[in-house]
Amino acid sequence: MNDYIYESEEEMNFLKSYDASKYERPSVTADIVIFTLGDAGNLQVLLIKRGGFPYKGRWAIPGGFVNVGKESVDEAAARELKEETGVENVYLKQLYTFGEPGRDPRTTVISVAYTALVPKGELKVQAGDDAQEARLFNIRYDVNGIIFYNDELSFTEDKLAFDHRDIIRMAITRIRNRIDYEDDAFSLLKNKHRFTISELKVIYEAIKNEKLDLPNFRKAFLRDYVAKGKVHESGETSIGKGKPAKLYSI
Amino acid sequence: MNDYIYESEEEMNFLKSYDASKYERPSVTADIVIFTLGDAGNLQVLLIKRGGFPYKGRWAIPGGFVNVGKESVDEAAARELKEETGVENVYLKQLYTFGEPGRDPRTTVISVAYTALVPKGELKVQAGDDAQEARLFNIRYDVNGIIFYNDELSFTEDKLAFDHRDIIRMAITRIRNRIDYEDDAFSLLKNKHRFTISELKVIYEAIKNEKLDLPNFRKAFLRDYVAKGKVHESGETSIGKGKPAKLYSI
DNA sequence: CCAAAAGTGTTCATAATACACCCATGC
DNA sequence: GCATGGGTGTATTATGAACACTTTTGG
Repeated sequence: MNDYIYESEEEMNFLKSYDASKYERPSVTADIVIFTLGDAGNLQVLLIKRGGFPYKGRWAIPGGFVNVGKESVDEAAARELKEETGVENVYLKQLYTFGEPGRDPRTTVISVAYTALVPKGELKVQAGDDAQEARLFNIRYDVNGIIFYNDELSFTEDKLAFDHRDIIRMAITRIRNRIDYEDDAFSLLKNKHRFTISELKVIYEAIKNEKLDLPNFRKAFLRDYVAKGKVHESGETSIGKGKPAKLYSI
Repeated sequence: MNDYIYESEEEMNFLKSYDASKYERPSVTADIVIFTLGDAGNLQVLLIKRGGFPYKGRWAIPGGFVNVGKESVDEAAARELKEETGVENVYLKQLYTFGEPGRDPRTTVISVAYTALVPKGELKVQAGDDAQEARLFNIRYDVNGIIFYNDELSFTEDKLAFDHRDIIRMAITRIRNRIDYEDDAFSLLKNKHRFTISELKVIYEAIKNEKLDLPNFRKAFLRDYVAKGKVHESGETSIGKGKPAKLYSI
C-alpha cells in the first residue's frame, strides 16, 4: 500500500469527495497456469473441472476474483495458488491480461493471467473451496494445438472453458522463449541444493519439447552458471546405476 | 465480442439472474507509453501534464478508463492513442498490468499498460479532452534512473505522477530486450517503403542507447531480412552528401 | 565383463566484433 | 580534390551443434 501525500488542502478535499462510481467497473480475476514436471520428465498443467456455470463441467485453469481494496492482483494470484496447491514462495510471474468483452458470458471480466512453476512433491493437488475436481494433465503442444491427457482422460484445447486455450498457449510459448536466457528451469527442481546436470536437462527438454545433447548441455551449464558462481558443487550422488553424478546447489 | 452458446436451459436461467455485484470491482484504465524518434536520433516519450487531482501539475503517461462492456482493453488503448496523438494502426502492444492497492489515491485502479511506437511525422501531439498539456520529452535512462528533458523543461523520474516511473522503466527495458529478435524497430521508420540501412541503425541505437558498427549492422540486416525476403530493395536516394544509399521496403 | 550413466575432448559451421579500405556524390 | 556518408572485405573470437571417446559405477 502506497502512502500518498496530499499536495494541498484543496486536493485532499477533492479526493475525499471523489465519486468512484463514475465509470462502470469490470470484475477482475487472477488466473494461473500452473506447470509441474511429471515423473517421466513430461510437462504437466493443473486444471480444475468447473462445478458451476458458465462452462460447467469443462476444464479450466484455477483462478478467482481479486479482493479489491484488500490485496494487489499479485497477492490475489499468490493466494489462489496457495488455495489450489498448498504452495507458497514459488515461481509466479504475470503473463498477460485478457480483456475481450464477452469472454465471460456473465459480465465483463478482465483476467490477469499468471504462470507458476511448481516442483512436483511440493504440489498438493487439492479441491478448492467449491469442492471442484482438480487434476494434473500432461500436455503436448505442436502445430495442431494442445492436447491434454492423463491416465483417465484426454481432450483437445478447444474443450477448455472460456478463452483458456489462448492463455495456456501463451504460457507455454512464454516459458519456451524465456528458458534460454532466464533461470526459470531451476524453479522446477525437486531440491535446489542437490541436483544433477541431467535432472536440469530433463526440465529443459520438457519445456522446450526437444531432446538436448548432454555434453553440450553440460558445457553451457558450467560456462553460464558454475563459472559465474551462480551455482556451486555440493557433493556426489551415492547410489544409482552408472557413474555417480556431481551434485550442484543454487 | 464472443458469442457464448448456452449449454443448457438451466445454464441460461442461471446466467440471466447472475448477480454481478457480488465482488467489489476496481476501476480499470489503459495507459500508454508512447515512444517516438527525435530529429537527432534520440528516443522520446509523450507525457501529459495532469490538469486535475491527484498529482495535479505532474507529468504522466496518457491513459484513461476502459469503457466497460463497450470495448476491450486493447480497444481502449487504441482509442486513447488516437485521442492523444491522432495516430491509428501503429505498433501498440500490451506491456504489463499494475494493480497495487494505493497506486491511485482515489480508489483502487488497475492499469493495463501498453507500449506504442509512433513514427515522428504521423504523430500530432495534441491536448486531450481535458485540455491537458502534452509534450514530447527526450529520455536518458542509465544506472541513476530516467531523466526527462526538452528545450524548456527537465526533471527526474521521481517527479512523475502515480507509479509511472515503474511503467516507463519497464517499457524501455522491454523494447531494449525485444529489439534484437523482434521487428519492432521498423515501426519507427518515417516511410516503411523507402528507408536506408543507416536510418534503421539510428532507431536501433536510440532504443539500445549505444553506438553500432555500420558495416556489421548492414551484414546482419542483409542476412536476417533481405536474404530471407522480408525486405527488398526499392531504389536509391538521389540527393544528399555522400554516396547515394540503397533504399529498402518492408 | 558388460550395460548404463557421467563426463571429456574434437571438429565444424555460424555468428558477433573490430577494423581497414574502396566507392560515389556535392561542393 | 577532398570531405562525407555508403558499401565491401577480412581477421579474430565466441558460440552452437554433432559426435567420438573415456570413466565409474552396479550387476
